[in-house]
Amino acid sequence: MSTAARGDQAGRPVPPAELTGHLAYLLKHAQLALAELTAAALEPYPVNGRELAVLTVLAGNEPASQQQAAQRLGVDRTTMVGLIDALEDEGLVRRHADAGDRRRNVVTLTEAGRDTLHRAGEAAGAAERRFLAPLSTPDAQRLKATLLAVIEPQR
Amino acid sequence: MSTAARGDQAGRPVPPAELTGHLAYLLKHAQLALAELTAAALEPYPVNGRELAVLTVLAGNEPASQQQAAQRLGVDRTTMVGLIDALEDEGLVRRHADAGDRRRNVVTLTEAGRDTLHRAGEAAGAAERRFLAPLSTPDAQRLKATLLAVIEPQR
DNA sequence: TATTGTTATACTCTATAACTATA
DNA sequence: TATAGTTATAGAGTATAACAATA
Repeated sequence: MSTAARGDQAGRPVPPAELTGHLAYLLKHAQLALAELTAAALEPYPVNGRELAVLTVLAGNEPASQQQAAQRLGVDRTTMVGLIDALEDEGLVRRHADAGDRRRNVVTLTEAGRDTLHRAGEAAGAAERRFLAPLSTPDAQRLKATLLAVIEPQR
Repeated sequence: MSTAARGDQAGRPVPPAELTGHLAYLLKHAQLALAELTAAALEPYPVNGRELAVLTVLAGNEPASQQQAAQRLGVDRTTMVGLIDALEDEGLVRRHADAGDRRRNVVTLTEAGRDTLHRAGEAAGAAERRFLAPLSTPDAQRLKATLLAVIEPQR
């Protein structure tokens, strides 16, 4: 492993001066850096970041159909099939045919699902706090508020 | 095309209340929304956002080898091959064997490359300004500074 | 006819391994 | 031995089309 050994991997690059003014670059690499921290933090748990988000949305909207969860998360319903499959295989959620509309699968969290949501959610939160550590608390809060403001009206 | 016709596509979802506090969600969807606007803005030009970023980095660091450009952008060198291929096919860049070290390809912009950089860069900038329109100018500047602050020290 | 979940398929982005030519 | 570029390949993530069951 010589001097330039890391050159083969992407890693997190030092932002090049030509791109530090480009929001697209900043957003992409902020997202990648946080995703990396989060992935490491979630390693002990049976979910990745996307699956944790599914658990979060399901817990906040029970009982919800697969399609409702998919819409909330902004993923395709065909993608949701695989996500629910994985969560069900881990015993974190269960599918039930909706009594009123038997085309629908209502998805509910199991006890293990709720437990994982809390513990993995805490781990992901800790990763986020580490990521935001260079900022003051008000700056960190402003960042979130600003991102939300820019996301909301775009549609 | 009925009421729920758009339900099949992801689109930009209304942020679910359970996730608006999660930075990972906010960053991801901000990035996706901006990427969508940028892609539409670049449609008339022979480059996408990634290729425009390559042109930008190359223009700021001529003469640069493929590997140097790859490191600056944070992409793998195997990925850079395809990016340069596409730019070369469009006549926007040229590869030259480095006189001093013939393993290296020095990549330079053509006239067309410089022209595309300026015009497509302006289009992408306009997309960014539209994306940031909900924010005051100081808020927009603060957003960029904050993202940079959080990206830089992570390595 | 339309909708939910599903499967099969394909496309993009990215990374790893192995090859070549040069050093 | 090591490095720059390349190729082949594989893995995520995502989307489209088509099908079965149900409405």
